[in-house]
Amino acid sequence: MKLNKASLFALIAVLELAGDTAKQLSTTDIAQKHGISAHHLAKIMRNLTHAGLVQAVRGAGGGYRFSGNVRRTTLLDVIQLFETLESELDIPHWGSDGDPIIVELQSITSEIDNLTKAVLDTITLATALKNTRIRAELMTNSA
Amino acid sequence: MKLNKASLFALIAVLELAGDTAKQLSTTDIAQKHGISAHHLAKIMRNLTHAGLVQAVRGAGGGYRFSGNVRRTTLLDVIQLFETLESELDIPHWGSDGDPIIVELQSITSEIDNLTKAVLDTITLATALKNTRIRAELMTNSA
DNA sequence: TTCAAAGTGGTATTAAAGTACCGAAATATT
DNA sequence: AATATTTCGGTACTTTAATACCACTTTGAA
Repeated sequence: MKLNKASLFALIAVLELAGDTAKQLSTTDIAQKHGISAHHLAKIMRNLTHAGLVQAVRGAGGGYRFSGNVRRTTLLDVIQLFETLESELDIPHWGSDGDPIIVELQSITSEIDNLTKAVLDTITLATALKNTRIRAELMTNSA
Repeated sequence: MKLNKASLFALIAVLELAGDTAKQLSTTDIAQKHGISAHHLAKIMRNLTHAGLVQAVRGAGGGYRFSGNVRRTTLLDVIQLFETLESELDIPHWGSDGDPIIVELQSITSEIDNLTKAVLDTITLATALKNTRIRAELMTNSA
């Protein structure tokens, strides 16, 4: 499960904003808090806006706020905006002749894809946030 | 499940050779049969040799033959020679400060990794070959 | 009007993967 | 013994995708 940075940054931002739906944060706020590239994040935030997951507030004092359903949107919903998760064992010029070995490998990898997607689709933002809160508490207690 | 070509080629070659353990094929034989780059495959075959999965026969008329256990070696055994399957959400300079969001994402992706590995580890070469034979038969019957 | 923020488009840099090539060693055939 | 075939090891080139960066525009609040 190698997430590209786009998906990763998107998940970070979405979880950050979804953690408190009243909060409004600029890209630089989020980027600094998590130590990631503000420039890169900016582009990603636009995608999230178009997808309707966050709402952009322009102008001075603006930023982003979460505008989705925390208990309905899953990690898969976020990730799929930035990568396909499909197998694509691209061997250029066939698929045409149906090499049985390739077909078998295709079938296996796509089965794994489905499994992966199923897992990601059962984890809502609310679920993930609950875990992060538990972790956060554990940290402050031990400190 | 995006396999890089190295893993993919390795799987093709191993399944090809394991399909008939008496068979001895040169890299160009295998490459031509499946329409893949012979150069690239050559390197991969060396790795497979070192890993003990295939045996190299040098000289004229030489080639490779399978030298593993068809019912014991799994797809995971082959794939792991060429890629790691670990998550590595590499955010450069921490992990140190234990950002709860990142930690949660780490935990999720590594859970998926384990699932993926588990699946690949239950599929032996024998299992995969059985399926390819079934497919091959279906094709000849329908033709 | 000024300033801070998002929005847009384009370019540059980097990293990884894939591909190609070469010379050398081994060995089977003639 | 000579020759052809094939693996072996290493190296260099090409291609592609990901990532980072920059300049400019638009918007809205103070």
